[in-house]
Amino acid sequence: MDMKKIEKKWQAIWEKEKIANFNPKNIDKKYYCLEMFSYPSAAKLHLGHWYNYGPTDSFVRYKKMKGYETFQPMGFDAFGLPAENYAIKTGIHPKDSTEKNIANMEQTLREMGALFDWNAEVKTCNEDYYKWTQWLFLKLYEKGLAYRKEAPVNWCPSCKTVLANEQVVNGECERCGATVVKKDLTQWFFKITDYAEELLQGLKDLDWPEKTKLMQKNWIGKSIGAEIEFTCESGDKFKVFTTRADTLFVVSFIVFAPEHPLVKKLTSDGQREEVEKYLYEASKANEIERLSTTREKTGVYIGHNAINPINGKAVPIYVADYVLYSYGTGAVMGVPSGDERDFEFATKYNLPIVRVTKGINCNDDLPFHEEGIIVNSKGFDGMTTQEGRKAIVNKLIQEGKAEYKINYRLRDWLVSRQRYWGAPIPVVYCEKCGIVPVPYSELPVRLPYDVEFTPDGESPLAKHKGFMETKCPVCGGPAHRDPDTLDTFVCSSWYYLRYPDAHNAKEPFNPDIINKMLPVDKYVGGAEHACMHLLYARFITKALRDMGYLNFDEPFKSLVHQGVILGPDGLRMSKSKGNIVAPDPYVEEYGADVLRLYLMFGFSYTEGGPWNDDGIKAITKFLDRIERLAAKINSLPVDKNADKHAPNGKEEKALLYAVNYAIKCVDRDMDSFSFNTAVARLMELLNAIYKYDGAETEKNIPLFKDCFKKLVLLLAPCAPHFAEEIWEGLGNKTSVFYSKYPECDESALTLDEVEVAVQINSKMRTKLVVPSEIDEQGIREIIEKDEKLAAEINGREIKKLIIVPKRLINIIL
RNA sequence: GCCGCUGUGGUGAAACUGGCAGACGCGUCGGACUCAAAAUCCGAUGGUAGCGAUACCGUGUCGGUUCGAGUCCGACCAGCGGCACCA
Repeated sequence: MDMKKIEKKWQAIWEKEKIANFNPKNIDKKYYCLEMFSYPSAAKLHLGHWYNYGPTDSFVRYKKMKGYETFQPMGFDAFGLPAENYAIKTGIHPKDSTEKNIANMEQTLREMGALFDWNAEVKTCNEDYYKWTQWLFLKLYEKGLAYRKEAPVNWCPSCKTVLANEQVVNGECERCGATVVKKDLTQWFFKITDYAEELLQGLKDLDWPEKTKLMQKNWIGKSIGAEIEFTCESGDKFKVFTTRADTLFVVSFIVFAPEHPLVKKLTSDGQREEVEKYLYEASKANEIERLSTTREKTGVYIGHNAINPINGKAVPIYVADYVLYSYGTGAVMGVPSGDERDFEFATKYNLPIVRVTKGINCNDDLPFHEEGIIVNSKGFDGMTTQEGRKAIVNKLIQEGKAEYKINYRLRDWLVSRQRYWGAPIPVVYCEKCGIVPVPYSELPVRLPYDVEFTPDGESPLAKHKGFMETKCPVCGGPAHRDPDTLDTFVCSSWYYLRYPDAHNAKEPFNPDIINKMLPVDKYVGGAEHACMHLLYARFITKALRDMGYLNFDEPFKSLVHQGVILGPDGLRMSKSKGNIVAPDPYVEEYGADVLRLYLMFGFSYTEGGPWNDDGIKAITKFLDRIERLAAKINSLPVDKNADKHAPNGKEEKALLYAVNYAIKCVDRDMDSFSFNTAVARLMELLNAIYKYDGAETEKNIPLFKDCFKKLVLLLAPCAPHFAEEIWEGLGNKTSVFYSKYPECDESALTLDEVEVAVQINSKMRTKLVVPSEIDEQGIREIIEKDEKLAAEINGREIKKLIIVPKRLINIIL
């Protein structure tokens, strides 16, 4: 079959019939299947795109044949750093390169033959989209979920520019090699932490991979503990956060993070010089050093002590950079016997290490951080650590020195990017009025086209006067805009809401439509988004719900991660490794259907694996066999006595069994993304039909034809162009995708006889064919009659007979 | 370091709630068709021993639970992914 020709033919027909377009009339039968949209790159579609979109499209087509009104949109995550870097390198404007890339990708995506509803296409860099991204920002600001604060950025002192994390290589600027430093800038944040608890609780009900849920759970990082107030000798008070209040008695020191405000205040004159020096060194330490756990812990005594509220003991206060100011209270109580880090620190600085927990039937060498029995804690000894924790905190609460507290590892989402190619932040800064949101009626704040990309230290927007200089919407006085743009994750945090109402010019989406179309029924994309995109999208959904725009809590009900197709060497494909495999030559040689089918058959979808094209010819062979069978079937005479042929005879029953077994399995496997086994079952069915064809008995032509027809229907989602062509050849006038998916006739699957395995003392001995509905007595009779078994049993008594119906008999002697 | 996932023939991979390990393919070997090749079709194919029926071994390693373990439990090894001092 000329694959190229039929691909063009059927793609044209599908387009003409608008088969991919969602019909709102059938919204009550909607099935919203979403694939993560693409980043418009200059390269052609790579195998990863095919692997993500091909099998998922087959899933959608399957759902369509099952009677759903499917919605499978596609779009582009079009803002972002690569286009801007490309502009700096080549002088080609990001808008131009991006639009060109998008046009290119649209073309190749169409050639895949997927049922994308292009009507609903979304491009995040278009005004009619980012206008609503800005709307979203303003809504979050109104709701108190967007705020400004100082935060460090990576700064290259030589290029005088802010660097993204991925542009920092080993602490050096990717471009010029200068040492990157941290610099504080006032930036915008979204208050995702307000939703930490709900984001955590909501995971329970999601049909997501457990692994992904666990990653989000760890990312959110809930810890339940208490804040305990210490008083300094000076009378100043501070709090520490701890999950182990049961270890309070043996605190042997306190550590402040370098940024802790009391450090400067409490440092004694004698220690001042040393502390100042330490603080300077700590501020210089770059990210890599600070993050290294193997790095030796350092710290300095500040020359001041704190009083332990539970026993009045004075303990020294240190400043050390292993304590993070951004988590908890920025101050930590040091319990060397119960915490590895504290142990290391105490050992180094000769601080007391006193046991506080005795292990229960286990090795409790220090440091010992597990639960156990409390010791060395007057009044609490003998309690379990869990009991002691409560008792100690409760006592301190009565004295007003503690409170229960929950902390989350999750940080607020920094959305400012010191970049050009993104959605401008819709806020102006007025000397008189301060921060003023741009009125909704003035959206979008347009991204100007005429900018320069020379890397001279300022972002292109900052030096664009026409953009920066504006009037205050409140007082009319002079004001300037924010030179930063929004993180592209903001754009992708709500695109699934735009698709179903993509042309709405009045609002980002119509809540009535969205509440019916969402949540997304199946979301398919890479596992690398587990903690960023997928968490941000959940947060935005919940925030919009609380503003009354949505009536559902979670955007993606069910999630699947496709695996990664690696290079033939088993490593991730990359230009630098030179192991990239392009799909185009395969499409050229074998056709889109064959490549799709091969990707479905050769890999476990969620696993992926190294690319290897050894089996791709087998797929062509499989389709050729079907084609030959179709030709044969079309040449068979029409049987006028069709009704008279009731299926009987061994061969016919076997064929009927094969067909219905295939229907049952393929249906189940397609639904659960087990594409490799679905295709295997199709191959089995084809083999069974060939076997029937080759049998010497007289053919039941209507049955033969009917089985073949069912095979084509089952195949259609996986090899859509090919199946259409065969379907048409069988005399059908409408697209195969308007046909109903075949249904399994369970009665054809019940066999009169089954083969069961027979074990003696759990060892495989033989196989027997027995009636499928046989009882224990019947089995005993068969065993007695069987010569081989009788010889094995040799007159011994059967102590126990284990029967697994239709599978196995185990004779215990 | 912590958390998680994975480990099955020469090879890609199957195995639903513990029940005939290796479905379906690739490759290899043998055969048919052919002057020959390609294509196609048929058969064999986990390992070891044996002419053979058959026997023993076999799902990373070691142990456990069970009539029965690829599947459950414990310890370890290897590969991959996530987190990175979160008190």
